Amino acid sequence: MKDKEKRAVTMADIARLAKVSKPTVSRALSNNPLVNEKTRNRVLSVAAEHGYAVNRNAQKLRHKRTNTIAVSMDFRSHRQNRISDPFMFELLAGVSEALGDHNQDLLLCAPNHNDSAAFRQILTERGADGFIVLGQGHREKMLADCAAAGTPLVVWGAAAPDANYCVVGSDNFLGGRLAGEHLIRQGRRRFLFVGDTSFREIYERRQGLKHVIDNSDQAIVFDDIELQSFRYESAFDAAVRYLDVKETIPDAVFAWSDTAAMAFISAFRNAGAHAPDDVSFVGYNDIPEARYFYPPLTTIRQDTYQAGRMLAAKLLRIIDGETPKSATIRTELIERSS
Amino acid sequence: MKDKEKRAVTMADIARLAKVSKPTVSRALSNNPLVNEKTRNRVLSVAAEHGYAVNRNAQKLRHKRTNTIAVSMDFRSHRQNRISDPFMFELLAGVSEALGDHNQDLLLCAPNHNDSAAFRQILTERGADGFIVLGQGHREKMLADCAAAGTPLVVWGAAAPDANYCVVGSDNFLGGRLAGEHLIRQGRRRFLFVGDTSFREIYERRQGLKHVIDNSDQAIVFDDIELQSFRYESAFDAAVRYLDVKETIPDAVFAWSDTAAMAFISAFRNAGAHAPDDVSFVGYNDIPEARYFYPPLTTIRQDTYQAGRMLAAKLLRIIDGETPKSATIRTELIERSS
DNA sequence: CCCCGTTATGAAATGCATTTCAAGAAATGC
DNA sequence: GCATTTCTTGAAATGCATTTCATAACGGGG
Repeated sequence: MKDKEKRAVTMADIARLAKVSKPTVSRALSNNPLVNEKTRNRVLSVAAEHGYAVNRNAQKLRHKRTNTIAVSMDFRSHRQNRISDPFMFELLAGVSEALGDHNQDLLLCAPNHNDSAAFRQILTERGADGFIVLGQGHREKMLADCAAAGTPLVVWGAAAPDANYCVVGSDNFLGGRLAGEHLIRQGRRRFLFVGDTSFREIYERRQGLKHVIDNSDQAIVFDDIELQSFRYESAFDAAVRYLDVKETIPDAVFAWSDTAAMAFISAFRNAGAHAPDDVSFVGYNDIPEARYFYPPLTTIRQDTYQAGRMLAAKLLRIIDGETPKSATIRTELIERSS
Repeated sequence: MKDKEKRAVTMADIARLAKVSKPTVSRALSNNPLVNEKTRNRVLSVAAEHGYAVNRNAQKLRHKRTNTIAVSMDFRSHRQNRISDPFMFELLAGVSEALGDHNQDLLLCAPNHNDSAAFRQILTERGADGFIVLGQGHREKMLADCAAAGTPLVVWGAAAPDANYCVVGSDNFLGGRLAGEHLIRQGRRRFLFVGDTSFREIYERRQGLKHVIDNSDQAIVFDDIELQSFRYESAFDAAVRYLDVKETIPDAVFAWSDTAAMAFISAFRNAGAHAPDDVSFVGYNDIPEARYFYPPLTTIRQDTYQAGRMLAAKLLRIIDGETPKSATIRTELIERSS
């Protein structure tokens, strides 16, 4: 049964069997109106009968277009530990759906390159038309170089004011504001922000929160925890260390992500500070788990369907030579009992 | 800046610039010992200088091998709703890492085909050497047809006794036993299994549990809930309906997945049945969230690193013409306070 | 100095589908 | 009925890297 496919059936075979030439077969398969109805049907039935499918590699080689999009997603944090945030999965699902709708294949890359030449090379090496970068992380400079060199790419994250590439993301500043306003409405006055603000998205979330606090007529205390990683464990450990040192416990925590919020809720509970009675928490992303967590987690929702569609649509426009603007997706507060 | 890449630099260019022929360039780049040391270095430096990278599509076309593996993952349940199980993400991460280690590209497919011919066609159409199917679902027959037709594939799941293809998964029966033994040790006597047993993995987990119950010297009550979907919502709704109807509430719940367990814990709590005091829950997968859930979730861990490595390694062997055996990965109980 | 085995290199063929260009066939206009 | 479009179709060129096979260059043995 291996031999059957030793020699795959090729377009020339179909041409011979249907008694036409290769170009005719090619045209028939691509619904080119040049070819006569009857001929097309004959070709198609012969092709179907022999289970013929065009060789995509040959096709890609001929076209300049590969109809493949490389999606770059870091499964690992800087410390070589695996990142596992359900939100990234949702985002990937959104991108996968959207690319499928556009008939694009999705090449999943876990890039370990920090220089733009190596990064760009992925496209030619792997044979893809463009990049969807899920999480720019600390690579803004590298991505800018890529964009300047003409690599089609779109990035999930937050746009730098002078970014030369297209960024799609939630309105992080708004997200921060929504969280802050909610927490103040809850009567909270001792705030804690949790996240690694060296990431632009996270910095903007903090600024949104800060904005609300600074413009409040209440006397509000504000503190920060700089996380060093995206993992649950490190958020949990940071919370434990924080609670160990501080004498006053915050009554409002806004975490950069739902995962970090969950770790914090857990650590706070261990220390005797219970949500939602003693402390209010707000997360970010509205991962599916947030609803079933105890207590149900208040969070900022980002619409991953919309995100996926926008990322895909914008990238395809870039590949076609346009230069679409960066954009933000719907960003809203989901209020739950926490 | 677009024009720069209008015409990509090709092997012929490098050949001309290095004053050698195409074959020599090809050999130099692939470290073929036939080419002289000095020549190789000259070629390599010219190539580097001009940022040349081989065109993978041409290469794939020439070789019969594409070094690309199609990974089939359903982001959607049968009801057209998106599935979001962190475990699938972990599994994908494991596969991604393993494939990367083997220098294989990962083509992510969300297949909507239920007939083997269409499924097989993905390989030729997309240009991949083989399939890693994450979740065989109800497609055992289709996969068997593919395997019989010579399509290289490995499947994540549970092997049918007469499966003609290679399956990697946890030891689901053992997982069920471990859960059952744990629950009996907790002194529980009214059992509930939650899951869609039309999936073989889930059926086996139930049988493992059943085995323990049937061989126990205790008087144990056993009940089932057949879920119809993999989504949180539907598990939650099923729990609510169940609690609505039944007069006696189980004191031990073994759910097919951590996500279902979380939804059940949440629904049970709403109904006044609290874990871990009134009811003990056991999930499956040990997703990262399980530790930070309240109460921390006891679960059956599957090692996704090992899973990814096994899936990748076995598939590559299949592509090379071998026929490796199905195998199970490490399966262990992670006991937490729930 | 000739023959032969190495070693290094290149010309041409190959893999497969698409595109250009030209030509034959059929249909239309006057 | 002849000229001119309009359809259809095919031959050959193209995209790019690899492989086979042949050749050239070099060193050593006799």
